[in-house]
This record gives sequence, C-alpha cells and structure tokens, in this order.
Amino acid sequence: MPAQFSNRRKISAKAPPKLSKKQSSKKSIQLQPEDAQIFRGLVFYFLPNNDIAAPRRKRIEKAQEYGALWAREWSADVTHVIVDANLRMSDVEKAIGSDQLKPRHVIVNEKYPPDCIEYQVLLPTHLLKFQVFPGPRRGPEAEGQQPREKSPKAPSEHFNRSKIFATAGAAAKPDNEQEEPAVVTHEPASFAAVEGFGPSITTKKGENEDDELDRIVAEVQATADLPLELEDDSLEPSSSTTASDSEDGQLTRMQEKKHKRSISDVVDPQLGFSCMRKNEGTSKSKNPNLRTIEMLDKMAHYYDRIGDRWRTISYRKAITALKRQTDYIATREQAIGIPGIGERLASKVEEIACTNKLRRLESTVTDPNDPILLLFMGIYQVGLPTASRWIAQGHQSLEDLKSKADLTPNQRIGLDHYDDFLSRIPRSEVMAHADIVRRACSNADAQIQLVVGGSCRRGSADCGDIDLIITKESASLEQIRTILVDTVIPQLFQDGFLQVGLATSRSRSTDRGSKWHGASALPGSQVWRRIDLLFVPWDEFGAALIYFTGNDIFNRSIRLLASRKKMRLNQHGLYGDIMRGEKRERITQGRLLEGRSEERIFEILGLQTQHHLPGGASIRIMAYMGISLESVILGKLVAGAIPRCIALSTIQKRDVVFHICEIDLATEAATAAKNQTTSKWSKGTDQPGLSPHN
DNA sequence: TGGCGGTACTG
DNA sequence: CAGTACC
DNA sequence: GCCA
Repeated sequence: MPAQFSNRRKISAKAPPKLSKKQSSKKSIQLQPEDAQIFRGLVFYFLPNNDIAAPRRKRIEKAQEYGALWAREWSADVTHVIVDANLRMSDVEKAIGSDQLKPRHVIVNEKYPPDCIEYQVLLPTHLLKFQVFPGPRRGPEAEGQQPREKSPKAPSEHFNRSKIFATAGAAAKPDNEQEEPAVVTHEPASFAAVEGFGPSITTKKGENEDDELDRIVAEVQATADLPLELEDDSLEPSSSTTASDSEDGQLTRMQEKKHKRSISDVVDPQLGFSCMRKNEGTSKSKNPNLRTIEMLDKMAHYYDRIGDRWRTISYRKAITALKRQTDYIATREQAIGIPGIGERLASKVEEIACTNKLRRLESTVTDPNDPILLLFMGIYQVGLPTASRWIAQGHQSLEDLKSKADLTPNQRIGLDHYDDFLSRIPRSEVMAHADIVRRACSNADAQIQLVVGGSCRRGSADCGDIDLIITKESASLEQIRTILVDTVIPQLFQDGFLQVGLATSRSRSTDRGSKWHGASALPGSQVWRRIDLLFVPWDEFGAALIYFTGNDIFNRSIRLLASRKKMRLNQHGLYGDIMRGEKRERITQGRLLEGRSEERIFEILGLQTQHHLPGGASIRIMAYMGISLESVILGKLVAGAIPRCIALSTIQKRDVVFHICEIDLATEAATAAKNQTTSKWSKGTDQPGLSPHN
C-alpha cells in the first residue's frame, strides 16, 4: 500500500485519477496521529458519494482524519462502500452496478466509520447494525405496517435483535453512547445468517478467527427465540406465565413503535442536522429517552441526598430500564409496561415527555443547603449523616471543613483530593495502573493473576476507580494476602505508585481481611486515583468475579434471586440450604454450593442455559447487566475480561438483563481449536477471567 | 402492607 | 454500634 | 419509589 495511503490529505494532482482525495476548499482536515488512523489503507466510497449533505460531509471528513481515502469515483481500489442509512442494497447495485460489486467489497451503512472511530478499531463489518438492507427501499407507509405481527412469535425476533444493540453498554454507563438500532430491526432475524448477505459474511468459515466468529454470530442471530427458553425458572411456578405474558406485551408494543420511529428517523433529514449540531465531532447518537433519564437521575440524586434509600434504588432501576428502551417512551401506558416502572414513575415519565420538565424536581431545588450537601457528600468517606451534621454545625464550604471541622484521617485525604477522586479515569489509565500492579505481583510471585474488574470489566470507556481482583491458583486467602501485604504493596509504595492506604484491614492482622483500598498515581502524575484491590482465594474466584463485575443493581438482583431460592450469594460463593426467619433474616450459614466457577453459579441459579444452534454448536449464556456489546464482541477492548464470550442475545429476567453469551463450539471444537488455538474465545480449561491479557 | 443484597472496614 | 464503602 |  504505497504512496496513495500516505495520509497526506491532499494527494491532488499527483494522486491516481480515480483516487483523488477530497479537495476541500474551505476546511483542512486534521489527520489523527498515525497510530490512531484505523482506516489507513482503506478506500471508502460513499453512497451518495458527495459531501453536499452536512452529516455525510462530516462523516467523510472524519473518516479521512482517521486515515481513509475517499474515492471520488468508483474504482478498483475501493475497499468499503459506506451507504447512507436510507438506502438499500438495490440502490447500491443501481448506483455502482452489480457487476462492479465484488465479494471483497465491504458494504456497510453510515454507522460503521463513526463506530470504528469510537472504539478505535476496525469493527467486524458484518454486525447487523452496520448492514445495508437488501430489497427495494420502501416508503414510510408501507414500512410502517409491514412485517410485524406475522405470528405471535415474530415480535420476539425483532425484539431480540434490536435489544442486542439497544442495551449494549447503556445499562451501566450513561456516558457510553451507542448507535440507535435504526433500520436494523426491520429485517427478519434470519437475514444475515441465512441469506449470507454482505461481503464479509460470505467468507469461508475457518479462515480465521473472525470468520468463525462471524458464522457463529450469524447463527445465533438466526436463533430468534432464545430469551423465551430462559423462562423455565422454578422461582414461581404459577406466576411465570404472567411474567412472560407481560413481557411479551412489552415486546409487542416496543416493536410496533419501532417501525414508526426508525423509519422516520431514517427518512427525516433534519435528524442528521440536529444531531450534528449537538454532537459536533463525535458521531454518537443518544438514547431517545436521554432527557427523561436525566430528569429521573436528578430525582434519584435528590432522594439520595435526603436519605431515601429505597426511592433512590427505584429511580435507578427505572433509569436502567429506560436506558435499554430503544424507543422514546412518551406516555404513561408505554412506561408502565416496563418492568421497574410503576404508576408513579410512569406519570413522571409522561410529564417529562409532555412538558420537558418535572415539577416535583423543581420543588426540590429550593433548599439552599442542597448544593452544600451535594458538595460535602462528594468527599470520600462522607455520607449523608456526616454531611448534614457539618452543615448543621455551620460549615459552608470545603475550606470551612479543612480548617474547622473534625475529620477522620480518611476524610482528610478525601478532602485533600476532592477533585482527583471525583474525576473519571480513562480506560487506558485504568489499564496502566493495573499493569503496574500486575508487574509488581509477578515479581513477587509469578503465579499471581490479576483481573481488572468494576465498570472497566464491563467495557466502560472511563471508570470511577480502579478495581483489581487478585488471585492465584490453588492459593488461600492468607497466602495471597501475605504476598500482597508483605511484598507487593510495600514495593508499590516504595516505587511511588501507591500514595496512601484508606481501608486496609490492618486492625486484626490475623483475621480474614480481603480488601485493600487506597490511592495510586502513575509515574509523573500528580493525580491520585482510587484503587481497590480484592484478594480472592482460588476457590472463591467465580463468586468474586460476579461480585466485582456486576454493578450494584445487578448484584442486588442476582442476590435477591438467590435468596428467593433459599440460597445466598456473596463474593465468596453461592450457598444453599439457607434457612431464613420471620423477616428473611438468615438463620443458617448454608452449605457452599459453588465458588470457583462463575459459570456454575449462574447455572445453579437457573440463569445459565445452553442453547443448541442449527450448526450443531451451542452457546452458553453467562451475562452481566450493563456490559457493552461492542466491547465484548471485540474482546480486544476488554482484553480478556470476558473471556471466550461474545454477546449474541439479550435476555431479560425480571429486572435483570443478561446479554453476554459464551460460545461452546461443541461439534466445531476441533476446527475451532485448529484455527484459533490462541483465541481468547477458544474453549480452554482456564478459569473465567484469566484469559491471556496480552 | 412490608420487603428491598451481602459483606468489609473504620471509629 | 453507626457510618461508609464495594460491586 | 416498585412489587408481590
């Protein structure tokens, strides 16, 4: 790939005629640093291939910034055809000519480049969200009442597939925008798999690991009714019907709406403009209910501030539920059908939709102490009681606290590093901290294993703190803790990496301390980061992974599920034979059912289901709420955090959404092993979470 | 109407 | 013990 | 706040 890919913006007269790069007269394109140029060597042909429309111009410019060449005319060098969302395959063929389109051409819709940029990697091109639909473009009317409701089962297909992309990343991560599902949801589920549509999907299987992946993804996408199989649950024999009924009802409604909305989104030229204006530079769409979510989030924070724990949780659950809606929820009826949203919240949702504000919220802003409360509660180790007390004592500012209030040592540290501890940590920095700790661990004991947990493991682009799970095969807690406390941590202090310990179980040294909370800073950086180490005995690794991977809502839910099944789940393991008293208080400790295997714990709780696929393979669901689909599919981004897992489906069970799947290549195992012995998705004997990180 | 996760560290 | 924290 |  010689001169034409030199990333000089203007190839101008010297460029091969067919490959002239965009001659933007007004605006010069700022090339990204070379290593960020994910499109280097690629030649994009846009459809329509002009930059008249502002959104497309923006996309073209962006693609060029990231190294793509823009083919002004069709040529043999074109690698990718980027198709506007409102065009169909038939339009593509008409514009380019079927004879010109070769299997090597990648045909994707306009979402592809921005998504690649967002994830800084060339995404698999076959993903449904990137596909261009076959067949003639349909008018809005025809579209609106087209394929739905063929059979009662049909909606679940659509739901299923739209959900995959709709939920990805949204549940736990407000800041991780994702593309709207848009037209993808119109197509029959079998579209990608059966018709083998799209250049990238026609590649031979087994060619490389991605192809294998493609194939399996396609197969599973064709398996439409996955979620329903999970409704087996012994939880409540009689009411399970009711539950699934209501869920079906929701699906149907959602699906109906989707047709209306998505087509109008696609067709409405205004949309692109307004998006562009709001979202300059970053090509990210937002959740349609973002406004509602923001308002409810403010309410949640308000209730948090006044100490109403349960309302806070309810609001947060509702927010989680709203985030995975792909449609704008505007009416009470719509809202009330969503699990976690009841009458009161539904009314509020409607009020926000209609008036764009919430009277209840406005009536809360009046308390002059409220901002101060908020300020104080931002201090590490300061909750509502402490903050309130300080306000009652007349403190008004952080300065007041520094000079006058009596603070615990930890609060003092929290105050001194107020901004540090509240600022988000970029994913890359989390990894950098983890690498330093990992290296130190390896020096002390080569067998120590370290997994990055928390929101980072769920694929977030940035995190509030750094969560590290530390374990060692066959080792006990005492052994691991000894290595860490006696060797690794002192060394890291000496290196200047660790700054302070905040909660270090130093009290009874001989007891079973399992966590180390403190602060760290990268070499040369003044910014302190909150870092949490969790020491995990090998036998508890699975339970610890669940604990440290789920967000709090997920953990509450799964633990509640366990308790309803007379079990108990904590970070040490899943226990059975739990006897509970009058008000659910635990009487017996129970007997350990499973602690080592993450998968087994899901299984015992009835949350694990093996699904057989048409090809003879099977998948296993082992999923967490709030994990970004893309981060999992890519694997690379999570860097082994969710080993051997790709997200293929979304399952909602009560208020918990599961959407990570583990592949078991089953009959394809031999082939797979041959082709991807080093793949992180290959079925190995290693424990979950311990796939190679490098 | 009552329950809403289960645990660990600090003071 | 209450308060705060972890997910 | 929601839900059984």
